[in-house]
Amino acid sequence: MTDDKKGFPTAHDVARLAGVSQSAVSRAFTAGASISAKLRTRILTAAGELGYRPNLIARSLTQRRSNVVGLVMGNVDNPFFAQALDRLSATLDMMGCRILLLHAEPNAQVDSQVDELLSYQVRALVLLAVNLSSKLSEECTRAGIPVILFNRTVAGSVGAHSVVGDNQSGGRAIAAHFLETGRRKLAFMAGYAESSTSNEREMAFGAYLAVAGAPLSRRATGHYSRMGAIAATRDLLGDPHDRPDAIFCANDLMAIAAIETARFEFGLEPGREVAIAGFDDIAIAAWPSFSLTTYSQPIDAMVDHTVRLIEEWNPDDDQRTIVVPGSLIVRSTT
Amino acid sequence: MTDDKKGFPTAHDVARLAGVSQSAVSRAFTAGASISAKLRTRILTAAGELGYRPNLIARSLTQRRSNVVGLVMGNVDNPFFAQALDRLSATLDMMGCRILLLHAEPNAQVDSQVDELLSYQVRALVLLAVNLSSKLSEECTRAGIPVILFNRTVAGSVGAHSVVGDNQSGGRAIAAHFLETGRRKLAFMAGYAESSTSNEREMAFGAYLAVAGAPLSRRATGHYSRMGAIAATRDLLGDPHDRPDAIFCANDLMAIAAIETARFEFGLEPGREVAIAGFDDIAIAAWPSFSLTTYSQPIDAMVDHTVRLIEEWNPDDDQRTIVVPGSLIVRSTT
DNA sequence: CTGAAAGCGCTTACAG
DNA sequence: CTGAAAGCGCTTACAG
Repeated sequence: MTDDKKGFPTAHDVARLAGVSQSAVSRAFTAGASISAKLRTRILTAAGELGYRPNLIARSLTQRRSNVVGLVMGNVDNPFFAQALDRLSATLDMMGCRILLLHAEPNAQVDSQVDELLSYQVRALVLLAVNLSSKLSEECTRAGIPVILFNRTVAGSVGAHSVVGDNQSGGRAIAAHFLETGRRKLAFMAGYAESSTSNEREMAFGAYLAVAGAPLSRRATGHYSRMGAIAATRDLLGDPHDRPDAIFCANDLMAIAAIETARFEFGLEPGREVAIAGFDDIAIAAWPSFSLTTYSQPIDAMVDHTVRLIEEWNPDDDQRTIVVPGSLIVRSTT
Repeated sequence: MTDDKKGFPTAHDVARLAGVSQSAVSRAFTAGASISAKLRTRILTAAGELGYRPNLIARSLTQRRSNVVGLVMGNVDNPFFAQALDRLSATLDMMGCRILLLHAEPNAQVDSQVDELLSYQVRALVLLAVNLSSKLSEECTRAGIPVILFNRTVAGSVGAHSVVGDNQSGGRAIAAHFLETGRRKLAFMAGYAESSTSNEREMAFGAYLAVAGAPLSRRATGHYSRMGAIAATRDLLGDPHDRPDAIFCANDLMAIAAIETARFEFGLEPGREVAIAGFDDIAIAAWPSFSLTTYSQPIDAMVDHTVRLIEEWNPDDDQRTIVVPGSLIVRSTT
């Protein structure tokens, strides 16, 4: 009879069929609720007959909390973030959380997306490669909602935690490696000007080189995109009389574009005629066509920290930045 | 005063501050609701002061519909699906919908995930590269919730629509192209045995070859993964005396693994000593390192159809399978 | 252990 | 145009 009504049956329908109160139905579907085994079975049977399913929207309204985590991601095109999303959704899944995914432009400031996510009463916010105003970030903290910036830090952002790779050590390690392998004219290919990750990598790289007496000689900006990286590589390699002998790219995707541009446009073999290094250690970096030297950002560890930060979040905690150590992975391009 | 209470202010708080009824507050936040401009401004001001934001959970409970689309995806590792997700979220965003993302194993049957999504009262379901029992699929239809299988069809699934690439034409086009370029010993690398896409591509490929008098001579299964494809390529190319001169791989990711295996393990140059073709036309296929011949699946068009299917969904519609035409893209590997 | 009742924060007829 | 009231489908004290 409820069958031909639009939508799903409610706890009331089940209660009527099982001859119990609606509260009992609710308890039957609540782990650890005080209800006799006999009643529960009877209710579950009735529920099965009707195809009843508790309405989670109603539940989170009454409980005033949800197990939905809001996630804003700039682009899934970079396999690093695609894999981060994959691991994040799998890990959150295991702790009973779901992801409400909002779209943003790469590197955008996502106040409006976060605003909407807050309207959905999400339990926490994870931001991948995008920015948030500190006004909104503070508002989240005040409202008791943890905000985690993944792979980004924001100076002066109040309350938002960050989980990042070790940009400092990475930048230094690449610099030291270039120097040890005899490179002297060194270049850096940046992501965005406003990207904390790109900036930190460049600072550490440049500082190490300066101290070693072989200061950074060139730089170009690849905008963290393949097209941008190709253009930047042309810029860097264009003049045969003034070429860097090593390029550190702010991420692997750009480094791979640089490898191909050097190889196919300039006839320069990476590793011999020009050294190229990246950052992230995405799966593609290990493919034999590229065999890219890089500094790793261990996604699983970063995801674990992100999830733990959500689980153990405390409104009075100070803003924290968790730096997940990576390691230099030397392959054939250096 | 409401400031130090945990959580966000409610419409009641705003009403009190603005000296109006709670209904008025609701109207002030509803497009096209009958409310005077003056009142609306007053309410919006009060709301701004308190940092009020309508609770979308409550709204969708009363309206009994939400603008959330449930999405289940097997793995984001394949750039084809990563990009589909990216386009899907951008496009749904423009029609005011958000994505609730659930994780699944690749090619899994996702009844439990769909079950949960239904509990969230999602407006529609999109399934990427996973399967659903027809029991649940029927249940969705009965409840008025559209189900769209992206890049997959299910025989006998009642009510679920499908949006797929043109596996038939693709399989035939690759076969014709192999034959035209003089290849005679042809092999197929399958995805999964249960994958409708892999099966359809193989059937069309094999049928064309059979008619042309050069029947399929070998096959291997790469499980739609890189590792699987490498193993399958070894299997196919292992015996120097009995090698296929062309391999059609059920997707680009496997084809790229095949290229690298042929090139770096067997010293066989794709395009000359062995022809390799893929399916999808992911961005990587066009990279100069691979320059892969493939049959395209136009993601944007597939996404548009998916979204339109949701928008124009009618409970009485028959199950539809929308085949989005692609085209043969000849590059250097054939 | 069980039920009646209040309440979560909204929307939406219904009066005025 | 505005407000009082019912209701969306649950959970959770409160009695018994």
